[in-house]
Amino acid sequence: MNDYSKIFTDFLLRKEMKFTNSRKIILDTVFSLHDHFDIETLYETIKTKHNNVSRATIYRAIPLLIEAGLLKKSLRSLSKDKYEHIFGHPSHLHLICDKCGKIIEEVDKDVENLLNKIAIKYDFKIKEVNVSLRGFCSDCVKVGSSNV
Amino acid sequence: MNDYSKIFTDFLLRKEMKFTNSRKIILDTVFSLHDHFDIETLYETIKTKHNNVSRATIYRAIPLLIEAGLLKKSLRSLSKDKYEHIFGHPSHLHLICDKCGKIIEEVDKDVENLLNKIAIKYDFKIKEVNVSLRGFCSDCVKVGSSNV
DNA sequence: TTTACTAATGAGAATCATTTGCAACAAGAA
DNA sequence: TTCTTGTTGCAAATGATTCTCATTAGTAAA
Ligand SMILES: [Mn+2]
Ligand SMILES: [Mn+2]
Ligand SMILES: [Zn+2]
Ligand SMILES: [Zn+2]
Repeated sequence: MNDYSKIFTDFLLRKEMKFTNSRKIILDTVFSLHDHFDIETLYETIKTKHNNVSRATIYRAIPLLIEAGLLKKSLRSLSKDKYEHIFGHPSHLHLICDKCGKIIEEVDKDVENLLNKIAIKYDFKIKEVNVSLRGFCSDCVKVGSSNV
Repeated sequence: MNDYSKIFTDFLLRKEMKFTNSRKIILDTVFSLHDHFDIETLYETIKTKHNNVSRATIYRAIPLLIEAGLLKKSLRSLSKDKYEHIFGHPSHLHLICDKCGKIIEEVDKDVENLLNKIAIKYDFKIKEVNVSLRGFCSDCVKVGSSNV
């Protein structure tokens, strides 16, 4: 059993929940996608592999994966929530192009440290950090930012 | 005419759009609210103080106010976008308590500078920056973070 | 002023992502 | 095996946002 499965089974055990086949499929598919994905993409990906998992079950599994620390709702683009698995990946911020939808990732420990300091200042217990810059990527700036 | 109205009328003039009564009411109400608000709150506030402005008109005015640099979609809570007017206010980040809903604001120029440097590194033209820390505020940590 | 043109509006229907209710199902416990 | 209870798929419900379209109102020309 791989690392993320171990983490999830342990999590489910603690919650007295079952590691069902549907949850197995959802977990594995989440870790097979190496981009920021939305629920519909996840659903379609599962579907093409001939496994029948309903949207409802996916929507029900997502909060579990998040609570287990395996998945993060990391940004919003084109009015859809985008997720990414976070186990094995350093925390990072996003530069989101509003024109072409490109997403650039950047790891920056300095920003992270500053944010942690702010949290300490307020006795705030951080569960999740979100940093995103929206605008135009270099390609789209060249073309002209007159339209959206 | 006050500053924000001047900015908005100039903006509308440039876009060859009209400074209608509905837009006037929406603008004034946006600047009368000194909290982060959602569209429904804005709608209800307008409803109790003025004659009818439809939801559709509000939804249509919001992007204009944002484009004019007067308003910002600054965070998402309970699957609703929360807005705040930004004219006359320094840019700031948010600490959002997932338990009691409290929102703490913090101005941090160092974080801002670091993010600007990242944007320059990628030739990225920033239109909007969003930084938010979710978790438990000091009050809610004390009580115990076992639930939610 | 009046007229004429067009953007803007209000009301509600449509849309789209997400959630929920429920009957059928399946994993363990006994 | 039988029982208990969590889980699932389906479809209907929900809720925020967008769209359609008939009507209204702002503006410029006459
Ligand atoms: Mn990412
Ligand atoms: Mn704020
Ligand atoms: Zn781009
Ligand atoms: Zn709190």
